[in-house]
Amino acid sequence: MHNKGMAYWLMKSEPSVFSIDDLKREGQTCWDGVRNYQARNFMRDQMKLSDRVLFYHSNATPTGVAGIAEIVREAYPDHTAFDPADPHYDPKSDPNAPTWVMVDIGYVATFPRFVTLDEIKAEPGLAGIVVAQKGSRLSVQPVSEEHFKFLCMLGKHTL
DNA sequence: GCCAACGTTGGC
DNA sequence: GCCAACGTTGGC
Repeated sequence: MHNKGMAYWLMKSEPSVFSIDDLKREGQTCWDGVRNYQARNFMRDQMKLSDRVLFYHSNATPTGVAGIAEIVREAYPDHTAFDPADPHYDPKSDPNAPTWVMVDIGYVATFPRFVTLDEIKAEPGLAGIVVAQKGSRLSVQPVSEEHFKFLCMLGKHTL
């Protein structure tokens, strides 16, 4: 279903931890561990079912967009914040009023052609995209429809 | 592995 | 409420 208000996102993952191949194998996953308020607010307030996500490989060689995912479950409490044994444990997050949320994403496609960050930076059609901005560390970012489609084209992905 | 850029924490 | 210290992200 193609809803009119569909939004587009970019989400970063270190492929040594969780790659597009892992997502493909598992089909879907919960996006836990986000501990940045701006990223959380995007997930909590704006992400809707079937929104599209550019799956970005960070801290890798090369870095860049590896494929596409979609939102399959809207924001709900990130239970890893309540678990003292979890690396993302946050003692200040109250189970009765959780500080942190997560969404579930599902696999859509792997780009036939990986689009590197160098290419993104060099491409006039992607001018202003958040991921190419200096010092941009946001792990969850909004992407315009135009930029999303442009990246799909560069990735040889048929929409 | 380095380190610039950035977000968060906590003393005052 | 300021801001120095600290921890993390993520490109390189």
